Amino acid sequence: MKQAVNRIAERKLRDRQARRAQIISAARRIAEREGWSSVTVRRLSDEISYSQPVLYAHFGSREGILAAIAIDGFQEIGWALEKARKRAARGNPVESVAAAYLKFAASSPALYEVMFSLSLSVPFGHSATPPELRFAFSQLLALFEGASAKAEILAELFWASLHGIAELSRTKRFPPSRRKERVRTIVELFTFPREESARAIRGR
Amino acid sequence: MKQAVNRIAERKLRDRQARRAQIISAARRIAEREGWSSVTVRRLSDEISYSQPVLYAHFGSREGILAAIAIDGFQEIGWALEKARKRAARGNPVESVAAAYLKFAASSPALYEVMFSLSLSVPFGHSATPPELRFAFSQLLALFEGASAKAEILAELFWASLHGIAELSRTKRFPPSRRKERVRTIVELFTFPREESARAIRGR
DNA sequence: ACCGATATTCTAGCGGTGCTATAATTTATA
DNA sequence: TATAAATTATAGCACCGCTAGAATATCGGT
Repeated sequence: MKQAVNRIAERKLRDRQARRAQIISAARRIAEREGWSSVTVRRLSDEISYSQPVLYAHFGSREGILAAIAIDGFQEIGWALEKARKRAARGNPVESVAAAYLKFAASSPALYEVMFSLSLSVPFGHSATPPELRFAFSQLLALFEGASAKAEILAELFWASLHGIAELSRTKRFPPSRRKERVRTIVELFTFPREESARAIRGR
Repeated sequence: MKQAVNRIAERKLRDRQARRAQIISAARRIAEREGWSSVTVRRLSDEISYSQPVLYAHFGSREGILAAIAIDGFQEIGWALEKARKRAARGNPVESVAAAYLKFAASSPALYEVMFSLSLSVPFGHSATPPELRFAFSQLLALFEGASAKAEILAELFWASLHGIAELSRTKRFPPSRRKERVRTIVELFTFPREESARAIRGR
């Protein structure tokens, strides 16, 4: 009997997770094609052929769905950055990571949008910060660790720069024409002027 | 008769503009206090004691109201940056402008949010780009003109960096603790490594 | 094989949203 | 002051996020 109970419980869990994945998948698909305003609870319940309350059993609210997708997004960009950083260990990791970051943002604009549209309930440094977010940031931090005393600041600023480029490109403030030159220049800025050398030049 | 007609038309125009200003003012006030989701057409029509269709006569849609406010925002940040740049003509204009930009974003978070939440219907460079947006960007461009061959790229990247810092701060991704050091470091990055010197260091 | 209990799912509806066709009213003109 | 024109309000549509309570399906024990 215990065996049967376990197997049933496991199946239920699998079903639950499968349905959860279906919801998230449908939401992402609709968002990339028609924008987040088209991602309504009714529409999602239609897509998965369940009634609305089922969605609320899974996520609690529409915002809960977006939050879950945002977390997935940070997981995925973290993996992409890690891959880029490790692959370019001999070349210029800063360049490789910058390209990977902007490629991620450009190829999944709706996903990228939702990752930053919800303001965190709690500051980033806080213990409640999702590990996926920490992991992604740690890939940026790794680029500067050891090379400078202010690795954390540099990582933050590199993130800010990439995020700014991504966001201003997504909302059409930046013309696509200068894309490559933008990446090249931001990489230059963050590659060489490490603390010591930069100060030395300035004669401080 | 003609005189009377003109005076009446003028009064009507004044009334129209005054009401328009009322709507925008109410929307900004509500947004800063309670967020943009609380800015509903019904709520605004209550605030100005007119029925809903009056708002549609003015702006066409809710999004039209937000767009008008965004334009105002770009006008205002343009003025703030111009002031900062001119005031610091002898000091470091880059530093002064960076501080002014971030101060603007931090002190009117809802206004700043709406300025970038609507994606432009048309690329930035386009002739249909609102002059207020051009004016604001021209203040950033002025910081690098003459100093480098790629002034436009540098201005774009400086804008991206400041926007990234503003946005990641607003959504609590950046702890406020390192605020000053962030500004100092980004200013360093964009102040000294002008093209020639930077390349020289690298021995190209 | 059936019953009672538990878990799951659906129906139906609430209060709210952006938006608008049409009616009512005010305003200006002759 | 009567008529034409501009302005404003009423009332309603289709949709939204969300949920209480009814209906259904699933489970465990006999």
